[in-house]
Amino acid sequence: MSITKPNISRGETSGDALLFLTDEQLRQGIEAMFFAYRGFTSAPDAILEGMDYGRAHHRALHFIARGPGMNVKRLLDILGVTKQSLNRVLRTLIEDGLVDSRVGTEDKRERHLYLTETGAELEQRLSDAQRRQMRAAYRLAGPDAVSGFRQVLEAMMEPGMRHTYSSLRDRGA
Amino acid sequence: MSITKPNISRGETSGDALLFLTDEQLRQGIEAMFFAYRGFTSAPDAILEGMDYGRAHHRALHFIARGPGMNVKRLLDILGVTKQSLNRVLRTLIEDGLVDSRVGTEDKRERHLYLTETGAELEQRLSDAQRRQMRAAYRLAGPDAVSGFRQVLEAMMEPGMRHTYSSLRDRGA
DNA sequence: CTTGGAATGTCAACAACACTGACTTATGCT
DNA sequence: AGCATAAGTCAGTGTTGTTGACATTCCAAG
Repeated sequence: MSITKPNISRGETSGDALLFLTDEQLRQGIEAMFFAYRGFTSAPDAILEGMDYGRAHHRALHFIARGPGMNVKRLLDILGVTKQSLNRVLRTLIEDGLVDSRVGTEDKRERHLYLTETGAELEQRLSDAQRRQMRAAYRLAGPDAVSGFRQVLEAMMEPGMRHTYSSLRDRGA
Repeated sequence: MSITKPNISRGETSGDALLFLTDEQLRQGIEAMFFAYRGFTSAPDAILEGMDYGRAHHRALHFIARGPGMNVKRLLDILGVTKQSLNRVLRTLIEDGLVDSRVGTEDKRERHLYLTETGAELEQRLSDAQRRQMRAAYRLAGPDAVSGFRQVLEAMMEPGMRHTYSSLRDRGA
């Protein structure tokens, strides 16, 4: 009841601009998301292969680089995992000297996270690889496509995460 | 050297169409992809929670529904996992009567996969939930954004997967 | 008709990454 | 003093992925 009907694809229906939302179109979007996410992670994954680190370490490094001095709670909220899960990752990064954990100045219960020089170096390598891939995709698709891409992704986030995402964006630029 | 400065190759490559590819812009795209993927999987994940199935089962059901009669090799290529990993998932689905595995008619080594009625039912539930979410995102972003979204995702896939993706698309519509 | 290789399936071991639950330590706030 | 918050830890478990080794079945080429 969903796959076999091509229905409308681009019929100029300025009145109802949502006519293109057939099950088939949506399904293609879903599959595109699935395949694209694999391409998205492949470059950093390849770098991490052989090291003792995985995707979780990459994510931690990324967001610590993004918000230096961020405390653990904040990182937990961003990553959306349990503290036990994050702690395993964070501990190895700290032990290996990639991340520095400093006691908070105002609130001493907090630990503030920073990349060490070595940590920043690895993060840079991973980031470069992933950006290279993203850049290639952007170039292929063109500038107009990119803005649409970003809009849909943002709409796809869970509401809470949308705020988190924006807060990172505002700080970074 | 990377994050803070908009150090873009400005002017060299094809005109000024690429002016937006700053490290910061790329980084935002990366983060958007990360947060959006979580939203993307949340609806089906919620349904599967409590059942004995996970995301891997969902993916298998999805692509079997997409190409009924598909053999195991084809499904392996699509999913990009090892046969051992897929087999564990597939076995439980077959044992539980969600998937039917029939010996090939032409090549009897092959197994052709079909959803049973029960399997189709669960797949439908998962699909509906995910499509609902996709539809909501599409609506929020608008039709123009959607086409860009799809273009970038396609450009982001690894070349081999791009073909796989297209072949599914051609068959489905 | 034998044999090589492809497709499939299975067993075992292991690793990454997530989860829950229970608990401790230190600190902050009222 | 008492409760809440931030962080860390220990133990157990589940899902999903990986290798490696091996058996079976069957097509196709010599």
